[in-house]
Amino acid sequence: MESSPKRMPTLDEVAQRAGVSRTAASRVINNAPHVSRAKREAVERAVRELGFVPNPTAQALATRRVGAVVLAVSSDEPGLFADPFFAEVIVGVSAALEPTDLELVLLLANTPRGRDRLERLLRSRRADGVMLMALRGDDPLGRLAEQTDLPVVFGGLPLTGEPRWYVDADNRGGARLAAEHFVRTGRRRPVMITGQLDTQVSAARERGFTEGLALAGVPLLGVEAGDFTEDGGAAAMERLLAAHPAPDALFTASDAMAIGALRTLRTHGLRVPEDVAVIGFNDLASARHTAPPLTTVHQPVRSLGREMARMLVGAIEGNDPGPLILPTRLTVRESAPDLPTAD
Amino acid sequence: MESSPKRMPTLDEVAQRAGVSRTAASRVINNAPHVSRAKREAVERAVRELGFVPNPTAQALATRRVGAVVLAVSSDEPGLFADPFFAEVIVGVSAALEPTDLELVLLLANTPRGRDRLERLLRSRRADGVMLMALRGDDPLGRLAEQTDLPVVFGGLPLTGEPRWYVDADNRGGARLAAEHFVRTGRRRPVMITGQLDTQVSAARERGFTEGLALAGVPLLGVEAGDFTEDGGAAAMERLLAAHPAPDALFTASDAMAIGALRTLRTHGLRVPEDVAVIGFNDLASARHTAPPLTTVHQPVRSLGREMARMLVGAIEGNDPGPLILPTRLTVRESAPDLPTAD
DNA sequence: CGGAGAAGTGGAAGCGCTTCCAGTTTGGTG
DNA sequence: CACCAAACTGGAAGCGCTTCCACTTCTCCG
Repeated sequence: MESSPKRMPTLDEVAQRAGVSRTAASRVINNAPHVSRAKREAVERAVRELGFVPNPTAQALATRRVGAVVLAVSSDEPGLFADPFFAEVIVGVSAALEPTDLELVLLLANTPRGRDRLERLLRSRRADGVMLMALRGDDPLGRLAEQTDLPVVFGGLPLTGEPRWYVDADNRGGARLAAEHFVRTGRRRPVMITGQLDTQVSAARERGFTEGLALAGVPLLGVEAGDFTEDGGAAAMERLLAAHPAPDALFTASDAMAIGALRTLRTHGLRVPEDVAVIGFNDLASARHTAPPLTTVHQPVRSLGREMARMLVGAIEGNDPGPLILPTRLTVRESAPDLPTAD
Repeated sequence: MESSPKRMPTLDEVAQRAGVSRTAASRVINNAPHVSRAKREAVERAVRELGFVPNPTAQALATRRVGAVVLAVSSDEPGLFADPFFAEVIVGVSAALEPTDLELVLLLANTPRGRDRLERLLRSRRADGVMLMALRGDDPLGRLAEQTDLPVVFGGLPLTGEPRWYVDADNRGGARLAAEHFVRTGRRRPVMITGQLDTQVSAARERGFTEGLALAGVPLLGVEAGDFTEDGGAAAMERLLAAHPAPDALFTASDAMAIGALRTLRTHGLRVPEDVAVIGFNDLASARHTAPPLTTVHQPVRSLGREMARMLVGAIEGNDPGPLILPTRLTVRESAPDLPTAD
């Protein structure tokens, strides 16, 4: 048993009622030229009376424009999406799409089946364009995306290759800010927790941090890889402390890992920021509520979404907007205060 | 200038190549019966060789099934969506949709234009069903949703009327748990901060809390309305303290407001939980990191999404799944510990 | 071996809209 | 008043797929 889709009025019915050809009716609803004022009004009246709304599917078939773009989040971690990060991205994307008549379809491609769907989607013309986020290093999706002739905008760079269209936060620059902050506030024994190594984000943040330190002649005491999660951060911190008992600064590639690391530091009796200053990355809402509140590199997540969507719309319309790097900045809170604290 | 959509192979081409009728080819790709083994294989080969993928738009037009459902978030507050809450809902929805071949289109209807789109969407058969979240009390969308013949599942109850299909968390029961916890731990001077008054969620939480107290004969000292935000919570707490200087327990209709209230309590020199115990609602990620960590009513947000999607799929398939209320539970942390703290 | 029912087959008519094209009007101009 | 461009107008051919329907071909059994 099926729900019975009540038949909606069609354009033909509108045309008939208005006493014009279907062609004319079509012109009116698309407000195209070449329709006399009289007919236009007749059609408009008929539309109103019948409550006609054009069938988007039929329009799509005829125009070969679907009227939708997809935001695909490809990730192995089931939880990654739950990150408020994505909610922000979506808000940005959605805002940028608002003035257009493009629908947003969301695809969480974190299971094999999901990736499959993404693949089909890419080659089936079910959307006019695609935004792709959070690719892992070896993600075959990147290549797949290149094959399709659909415009594809990347959110964040893939590990290898530089796509034609992408927008990214200035991860490297942001990490550098963190390094500079440490140096400026007198820290000389910094360690770092990275994300998964096959991640461009992580790589860029590590690189920026290292660069920043190198510029000041401060050596990086140790690095451990986390996995962008709290627990991963806590574990990495354990390993770090085992190898380097007395760091005075910690930079993590994500706030979640910083939060985990704070936990570990506490259990080891190390005070933040007195003994070790901590800087995270992302500026999650949570970062404001940790104890102590987390100094962190802020990235304009909503803008990221907005710019991705804008870029995609541009690409769909046939322009070739170049790639875009969004600035990051340091949000200073108590975990790594501005002036050197007493040691 | 338009991006040139490279022509994909059509079913006709597949049929031709396989030397069968288009009808047969169609049967094969939908694996319908009435096709001989030989032809089936021939078609499958042709599909493979041509890299054929059926055009979903054409299928939709022919079958009158779009293959997509929409999740509409209707809200006045631009920021509301950014709440990790929705990310979780989406994860749930997405998971439930995975085994089906329904796409998820997301609609943030927080601007007039957005609502307009939602309305058009509802009456234009651009989707096979709709999930509607976070209706404000007087939201005309509810009525609109009733008018359409599309199946509509509500996430959370609208303020008035009971829709045919909805899933909601047990807000009333959860709030009652909070009341009982206060009573059990010896609190006798509770106050509450609600959300916007025209919100069903807020109403249910207030009602549950009041009931819970009433059952134990404990009077509710005062109530103030917040707006589900941190700042709103802080302000409401100020007003509360102005009227009732010495509450010993605070229940808020959301974690965000609890966080704001904690701030106000601190500036007033009140200790949590010694002077006043605090319970929030939602169990956001942030709740674990407040100082002190927040006791809060946990609701199964992901399940909520999952069940909404399931219900919608059921409805689309013509079943009539009844409404569903998901259980909530109390997550006890330090802001309102289990045993009475020394006073 | 005849006949009934199941399985296989493809032609053709849509699904609802856009748009090319050929023809008809209209409005200026000199 | 003749003449040309510009503005209308609507018939008809798609867009790519599903599905009804009228047949034809097997199978199986009595």
